[in-house]
Amino acid sequence: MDHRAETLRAQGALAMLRCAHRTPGITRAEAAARLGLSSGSAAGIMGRLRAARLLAEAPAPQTGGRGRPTAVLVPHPDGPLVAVVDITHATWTVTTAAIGGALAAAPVHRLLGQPASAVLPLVREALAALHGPRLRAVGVAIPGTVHGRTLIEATNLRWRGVDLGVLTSLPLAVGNDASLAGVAEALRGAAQGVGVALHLTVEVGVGGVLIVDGRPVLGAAGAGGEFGHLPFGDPSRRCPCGAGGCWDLEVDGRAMARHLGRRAPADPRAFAERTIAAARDGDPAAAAACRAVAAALGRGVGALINAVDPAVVTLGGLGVDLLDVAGPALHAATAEGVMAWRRDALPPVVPAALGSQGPAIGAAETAMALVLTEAALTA
Amino acid sequence: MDHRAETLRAQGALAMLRCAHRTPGITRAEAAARLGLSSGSAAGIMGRLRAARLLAEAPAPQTGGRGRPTAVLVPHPDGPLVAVVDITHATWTVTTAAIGGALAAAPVHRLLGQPASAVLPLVREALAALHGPRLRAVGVAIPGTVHGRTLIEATNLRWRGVDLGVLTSLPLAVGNDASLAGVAEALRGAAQGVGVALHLTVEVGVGGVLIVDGRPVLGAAGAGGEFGHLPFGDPSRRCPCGAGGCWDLEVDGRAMARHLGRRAPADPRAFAERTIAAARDGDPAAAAACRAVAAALGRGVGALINAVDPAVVTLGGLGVDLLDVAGPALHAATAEGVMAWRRDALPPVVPAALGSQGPAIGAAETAMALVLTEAALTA
DNA sequence: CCTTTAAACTCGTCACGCGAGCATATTGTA
DNA sequence: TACAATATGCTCGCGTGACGAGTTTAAAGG
Repeated sequence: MDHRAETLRAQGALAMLRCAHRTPGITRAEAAARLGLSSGSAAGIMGRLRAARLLAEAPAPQTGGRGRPTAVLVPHPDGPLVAVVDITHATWTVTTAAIGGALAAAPVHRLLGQPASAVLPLVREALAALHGPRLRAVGVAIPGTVHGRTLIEATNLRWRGVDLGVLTSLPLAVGNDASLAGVAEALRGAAQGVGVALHLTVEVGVGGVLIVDGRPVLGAAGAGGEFGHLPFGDPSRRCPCGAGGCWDLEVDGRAMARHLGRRAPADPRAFAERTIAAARDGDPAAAAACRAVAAALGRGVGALINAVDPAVVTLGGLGVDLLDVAGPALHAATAEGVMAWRRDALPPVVPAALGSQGPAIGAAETAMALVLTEAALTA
Repeated sequence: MDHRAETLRAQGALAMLRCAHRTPGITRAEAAARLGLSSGSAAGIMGRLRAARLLAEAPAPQTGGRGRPTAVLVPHPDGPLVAVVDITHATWTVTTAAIGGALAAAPVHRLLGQPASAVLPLVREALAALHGPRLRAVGVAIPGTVHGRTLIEATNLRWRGVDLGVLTSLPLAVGNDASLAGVAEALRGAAQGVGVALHLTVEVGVGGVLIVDGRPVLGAAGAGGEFGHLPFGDPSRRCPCGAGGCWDLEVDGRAMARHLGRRAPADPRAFAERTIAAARDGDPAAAAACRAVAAALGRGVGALINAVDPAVVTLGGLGVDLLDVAGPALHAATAEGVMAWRRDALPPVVPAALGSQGPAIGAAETAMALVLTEAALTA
């Protein structure tokens, strides 16, 4: 509710900055046209952004056409950076991203069942090594339920109730990996430019996020997107989350094992990969298990289409493989799960484009959103 | 993506206008303080808004304190209006709302099983009678699935595939009654000032909406919020929507009749009212049916809390009565349906505050949102 | 009747975007 | 090689809207 002149005055520069971030490699002339700015205004804004060490310009690749060449907008060499912490079930990585979203290369560290108390000090140290005037915010992606800055529970990591606020004193955004992958798909992946997109990542269980106009809908404390704990499954089956009938239990390696008459696997993710590989190699039982799981996934996708009316659905993680080996079963179940009137105009259900980079890219975007505000310009 | 001076220049006035709309009866001094405006700026803005015939000022009730009295912001007598069409299963009403959200009184017309082809010309006529320079937009609330401006299906009305765009040539917003009631609760009712609120209305089936920062999350074409068609129920039970296992079938008069061993009622809404009345009068079978339905409602509420993480849940329609006659069963089922870590900090589940006015108020707000843009100021 | 208080009004200043006109860099053609 | 065509950047005067300081106004209190 702040409408003072200070805030309003920065709007033009902020819009240019966000445009350069969202569309890396855009030229100044193109950006000005998109924002409806005159060339004079664009000159003024770029002058201020360069003076503020936020953006710079580089010679554009020749277009071959006539006319004075324009310049591409690039992040300023002294411009703001965000740090990205990407924690998976087996690894952790700390890297940085600049305006434009490009992630710097960084070493991948093994994690292997270590407790949070062993890993977080190392992460904190890696973040401290990046500290400096350019670093403005930190984004963390983690495979578990997140509430504010707290990791409620990460089953794969066997971490519980971990406060991630201790990692840094900078502005911090913590997010569930599946949700952040959805943010990434909407901004840089398969759902770019779509007004309302639903993303689902299947790993062990299923999570995701609804994206509206590029912003994630994650609820009061960022704990939304736990679609795997909607009771789309058998109500008599208890879920480790404490509820019953969770969709989670129907769509991953645990479900595949049940369909194959096997014991619950210790590593459901690895079991699912093996089953999918077997299905690809022609094993009929594995293929049937994949179809059954794909159908359970598709059924839930249909239900969520009813509830949130997305223009596109992106599937990540095992969802990519399930689309590949059991696409027809998945799509058929989706069609059966939606209200009848939708069946002749279903939103496309497509594989995610960013693969395992999704969570890190989403964390970078979320952290950068904290930076690209008028406060960042004044500072 | 438009950041031209024209657009930016109106921002201060627009903020003041929206503030006056959102908070009827607010004083100029209070509004200026909220927006962070100096008294000089407020004077300038109010001068322009008065000249544009958008807002006026009226003497404020005396505060008893010292100092020069301020004025309350009121809608200009020649200011913009929106028309509201409220269609229920049994009635239709056409009225108007001004800035501030107050609905004018209007006659209620019976509907009684008439087809859309009989009713819509009357509605169109009633809207035409309101036409004039003050009328800027129309909002329609209707009990059925809405996709863009088309009513896909309204089971109660027995209307299908009706294009409501024919009602007017003005800007038009069509919405599902349950979703619009949620909009109303968030802006004027039990969820005011809450960042993320979930509203559910139970009538025949259950619908609703998620509200984030005062804006409804309704998907790509406004067809979201059909939470009743999430498969939280018995998968073997077919739903008229074409899918199976819909939650709709577990939470209304149809479900109560099943629990009582009765045939499916012709009017599930009336049957539910009778059953609830009987439960209030001490009928143990009716009370048990109410508890069973309340539990099915509560279970789904818990599931949706997992998925969208609302700060508050408002229940409208029969939900108000179920909270009254079977609140403990409902709350217990909610607690059982959420992930265990949530159980000691569940969001409040409260009755809606606006009753049967909800859809109309929501339609007025949605239509007014079309008007309170910079385009409306320049015109 | 004067003081205190809170808010409205007045006016000079400043920042930003606009638009017009000019300058510049590239391609295409004579 | 020179010049036209084209697209873009740069400069400058103008208008708008918010700010802030100072002044005025309308109430309550003594």
